[in-house]
Amino acid sequence: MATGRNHRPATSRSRGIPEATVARLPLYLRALTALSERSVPTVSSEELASAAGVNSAKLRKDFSYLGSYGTRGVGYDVEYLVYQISRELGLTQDWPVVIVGIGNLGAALANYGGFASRGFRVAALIDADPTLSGKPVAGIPVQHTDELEKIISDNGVSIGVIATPAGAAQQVCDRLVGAGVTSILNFAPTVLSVPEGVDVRKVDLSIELQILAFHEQRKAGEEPAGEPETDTAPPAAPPAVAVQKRTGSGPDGDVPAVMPA
Amino acid sequence: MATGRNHRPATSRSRGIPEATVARLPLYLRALTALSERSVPTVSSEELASAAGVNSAKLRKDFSYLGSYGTRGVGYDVEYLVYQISRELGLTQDWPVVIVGIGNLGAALANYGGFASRGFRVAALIDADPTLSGKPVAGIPVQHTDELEKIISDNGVSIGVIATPAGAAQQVCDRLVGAGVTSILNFAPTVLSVPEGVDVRKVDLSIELQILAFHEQRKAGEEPAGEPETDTAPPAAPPAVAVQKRTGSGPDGDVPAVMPA
DNA sequence: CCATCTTTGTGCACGCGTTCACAAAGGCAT
DNA sequence: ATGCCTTTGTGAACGCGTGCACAAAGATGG
Repeated sequence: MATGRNHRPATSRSRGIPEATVARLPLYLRALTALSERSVPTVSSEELASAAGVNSAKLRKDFSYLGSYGTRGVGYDVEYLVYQISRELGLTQDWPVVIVGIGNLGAALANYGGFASRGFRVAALIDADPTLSGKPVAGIPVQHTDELEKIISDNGVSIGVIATPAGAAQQVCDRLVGAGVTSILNFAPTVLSVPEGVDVRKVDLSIELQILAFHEQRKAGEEPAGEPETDTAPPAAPPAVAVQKRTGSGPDGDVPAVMPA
Repeated sequence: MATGRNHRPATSRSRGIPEATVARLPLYLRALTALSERSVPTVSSEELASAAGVNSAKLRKDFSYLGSYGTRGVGYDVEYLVYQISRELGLTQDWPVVIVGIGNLGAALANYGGFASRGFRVAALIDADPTLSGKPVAGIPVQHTDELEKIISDNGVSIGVIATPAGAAQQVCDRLVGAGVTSILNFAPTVLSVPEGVDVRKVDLSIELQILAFHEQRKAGEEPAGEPETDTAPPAAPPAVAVQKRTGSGPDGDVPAVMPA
């Protein structure tokens, strides 16, 4: 964009950190924090990469985007790197977040320790159920949705977490954005549409499971035969323009009716 | 590996579906299911792409890996596509899963509707806390970790969900794998090491938040000044080879204050 | 039966991310 | 001080994923 396609901005760092690198920085930070707690002074790219579960070359390239920290022949200073990455990620400042939708998941999130630590602070819990209002969850009283805009505004919240049912997610999202939130972490199984400039990250348990199921199925299909087996007896009928909508579920051993209701 | 690098296996489909495509199939499936419930017979790539929040060309290319479903000039048959994608993802069969670690998060997962529907069935809840044993969560009695291997074996479980504290995750993982689980969905903030052939997918709230914080910081840094501001007063000192190891470990919880100075 | 119009399926090019492999840089021993 | 040894930082090649743009396919109306 602004930087064009510069591989490396000459002297200074920062401007163009690739997304993939940003996504790994928290991993490095976690590994480094663990080392820091054990008072390990320095670490090599090989060791750290191993701890973070990545390739060492990748790690070095990632760090090269931040700048030339690290000493050749020695490695990286743990404490210094912790600070630099924290700073780059914006964790040296306090980020108030709100959680909307205090059901099972929302409550679990509120109780999750990972939120409170590392620069994030649960500023408020919000739910549409009036019977929840005032009740404390994880030591924080739940507030009603009516207060949403005021809460966002008063606390200067820019990050919102949506843990509502799918049906309410877009509406909540719109209100959050309208109130000034520019980053959203969405746990509801819905595609959120937001104006430009607003970041949305999605956490979807169902999708993750389905991806696992795909690989699981592929493994199961290859293991027994040990043969490529180009086609596993295609049971399905061709598209056929005029097919009856509800495929009777006859020819297929199992119930295809994937949808519950 | 086994498949080499075939772009598309000539006539037949299936073998080489790109990971990125697999990751989107659940999205399409969800959108299609919604259409199906509204009894919409056919849908164009444009409409469906919009509903799934992706580019229409990408969607068409994704579907082309599955085969040539769809009718030119018309679009895709919703019901048929639902079935095909479900089949490709392995959702036409029943996948028993176990959830290990029934804390706040584990309980939320057990209650999560998305699990029960769409081919997944919570076969068991497992926790190390003996006081939980027998207590029902989401209608399913919690069983003790001692039973883990037997549960996996008896139910033919191949997918495990880890919702334990970080410290226990690797150990639980090893036991799951040892008992025959080959796909793991990990909610614990740890890098799991598993033998080859075992798939691990990670869901990490803390990482997602940190990524959002990064972008949020970048947005905040560009908006007010409107100037790149090449360096925000670098408070840091160079790595400095010979620093004292333990920098006053006092402020551990809050300010990193890791400046060797 | 033919013309037209819609929508799919995909060849192609581009850019990002990953990995290899190595030169440069610095500590350390002698 | 000098040479060796370790480890970083990165140039370059490769492969994957994305998006454009268009030809092929088929439905639809006359």
